[in-house]
Amino acid sequence: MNIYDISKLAGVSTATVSRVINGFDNVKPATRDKVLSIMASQGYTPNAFARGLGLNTMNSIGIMCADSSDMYLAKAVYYIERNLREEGYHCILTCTGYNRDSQKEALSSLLSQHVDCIILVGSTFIDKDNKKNKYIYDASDSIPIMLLNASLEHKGIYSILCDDSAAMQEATLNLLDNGRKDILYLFNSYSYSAEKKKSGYRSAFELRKMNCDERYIHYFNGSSQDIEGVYNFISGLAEKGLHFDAVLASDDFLAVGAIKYAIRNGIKIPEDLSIIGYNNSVLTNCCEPELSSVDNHLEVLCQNLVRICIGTLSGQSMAQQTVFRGELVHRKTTINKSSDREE
Amino acid sequence: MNIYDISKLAGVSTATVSRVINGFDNVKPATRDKVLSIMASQGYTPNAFARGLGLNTMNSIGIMCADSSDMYLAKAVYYIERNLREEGYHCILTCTGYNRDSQKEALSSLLSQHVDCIILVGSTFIDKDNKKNKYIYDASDSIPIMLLNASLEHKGIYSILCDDSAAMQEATLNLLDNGRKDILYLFNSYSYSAEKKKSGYRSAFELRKMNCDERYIHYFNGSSQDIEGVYNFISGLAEKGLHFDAVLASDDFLAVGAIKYAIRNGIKIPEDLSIIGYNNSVLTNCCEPELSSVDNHLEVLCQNLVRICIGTLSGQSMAQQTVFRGELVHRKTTINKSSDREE
DNA sequence: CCCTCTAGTGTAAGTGCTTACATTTTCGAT
DNA sequence: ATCGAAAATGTAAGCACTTACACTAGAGGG
Repeated sequence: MNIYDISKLAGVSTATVSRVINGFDNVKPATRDKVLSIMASQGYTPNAFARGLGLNTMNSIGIMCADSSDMYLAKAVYYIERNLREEGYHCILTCTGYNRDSQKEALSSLLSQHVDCIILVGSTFIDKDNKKNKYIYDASDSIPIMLLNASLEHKGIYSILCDDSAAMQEATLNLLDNGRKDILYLFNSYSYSAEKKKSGYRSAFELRKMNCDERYIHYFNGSSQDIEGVYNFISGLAEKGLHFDAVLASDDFLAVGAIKYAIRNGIKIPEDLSIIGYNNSVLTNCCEPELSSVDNHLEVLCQNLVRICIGTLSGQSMAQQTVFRGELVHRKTTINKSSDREE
Repeated sequence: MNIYDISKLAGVSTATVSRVINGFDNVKPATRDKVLSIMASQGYTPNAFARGLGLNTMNSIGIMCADSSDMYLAKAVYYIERNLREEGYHCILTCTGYNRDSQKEALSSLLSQHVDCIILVGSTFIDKDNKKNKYIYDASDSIPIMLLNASLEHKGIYSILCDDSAAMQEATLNLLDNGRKDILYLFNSYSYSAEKKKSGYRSAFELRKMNCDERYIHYFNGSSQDIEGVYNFISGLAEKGLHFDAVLASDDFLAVGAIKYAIRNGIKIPEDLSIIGYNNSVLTNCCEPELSSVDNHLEVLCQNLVRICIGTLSGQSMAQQTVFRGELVHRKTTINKSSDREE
């Protein structure tokens, strides 16, 4: 059953059927109704491949996600997919891992599928060495590329991100202003946003005219989901004589490791150790005491990413970079004098 | 740049180029090399839509996931995508929520995309009332349907699942055999696997010739991720005078709520309260003490699902139902006398 | 040297849709 | 009734592949 069959049954030409299918308004209502009813009665659906061939698009969008099993990225994919589907697009998901070659491969695979746009989720795609990003620039010549929580200045590349630097600065300031001196900063990746977060931490000290001691900045070389590993790492630092009265982590998992450290060593939270995580994930409520964390409004980011994506595809000129503000959410692992005052 | 251009440059016909593209062996090696080198030098990729139209497939597979932001389901999607991509397929992801109508919609959308197969992730798709599953049966007439952690007997439908009933029975037996009498059973959905789990709980009592008191089986009407809600729910049960010395939960979130309940009320884990979760997710390591949980080997399930999927698509006859065994993983919220004995 | 067979290649007809352009119909204004 | 513009519809040429079938050349056997 194809458009030709329908056109014969309806006693019209294939062009008219096509017009009905595509909702053009230059069809007589009576004709439209007749065609529609015949399509319905025959259970006819236009062949997507043939449409694709004719229109050179199948309304599909590629999502390149580093690791969709990561809680945070999975949520991003979820929000993006939901918003895109409401706009009539469907998503081809590909998980690339953190390996550059497989990212390139995934990208060219998506390009060969003629997706209308590619969305990068998980910012490790971006390299400090700009030459290594060439394959992304190349892709952006043919279709728009959307970057979530990363930024790259180039025609055809759109960045939607949270100002991780400002958010981390806010978190650090909160700790400093509540009397914390020795804030252990933990991170476990060198992605675009990881660098921003770190710079936010540093700038908070600057703002308070304090010295940012680099000995408090530590890279955890492993998966942050390995809570026991994080615990051991923090214990190791303490055993080496590092004293800290706060832990600021670049994700919630690392922070949970810090909570574990405190609990097992009888350290009082938040009096003797304040802890702040990042992402404001479900984890914040899974631990006891509940974890304070920075929320970077992922859902809003994703909504706007899709908005900009759709706008671009429909030919509108869209902002190349859209930055939102994150916010520290207080729970039980921080003291919050400033907001107490406000109340 | 299309197949015609390539054929002219190579001085052969489009048929020969097509044969080279598709790796047919009835092409003279010299010809093949020439065509390949010209394709490479021109950076030519065959148009996927035209191929799709000709072959009636684009090697794409639809994943219908109830909620890919759910940790467990996200992992499933991740494993499935990874395995499928290795086989040369790409995945169209659609999240349907738990609403039947939007599931139907997603399904017909995928069918109209001419996916080769549809994989259902998140078993709430399946209804006890078989008539409501008709739309799935209908779809299975045209393409194979794969069910993860659910089961439906019908031609063209393949079920890959963990024997949740046996696994839950094992968990319950472990509690009973370690002297627990009053095992609170918590669940929060009525899906296929949820029912199986519950029956496993019940059957354990039967096996030990004990009475399974229905007052200990409780449905939490809310998202299990709402840990505070779960906490309140359990507190409420305790306040109403229900006494329990163990909690068995149908997912890890519910179990985390139980841990919270114990911690806040000074109840000793595991001496006074044993707790077992389900899914063996990262959460098990995020809480203190670490949560014992049932592992249903999601990765193995997904690998086999893809294996069966690919087999079916290549015309092989595959098992309609494949069942794996789950296993209780002991951590700090259970006493494990039996295994102590073994050591 | 001829015949047969086969490996290798070409021709051209699908595949099902879109759309520029051509044509017909409609309908209000004259 | 007549004309012209606008609305509605039809014709047919793409779009970029696949593949059944036809064909050729060369090998091998008699």
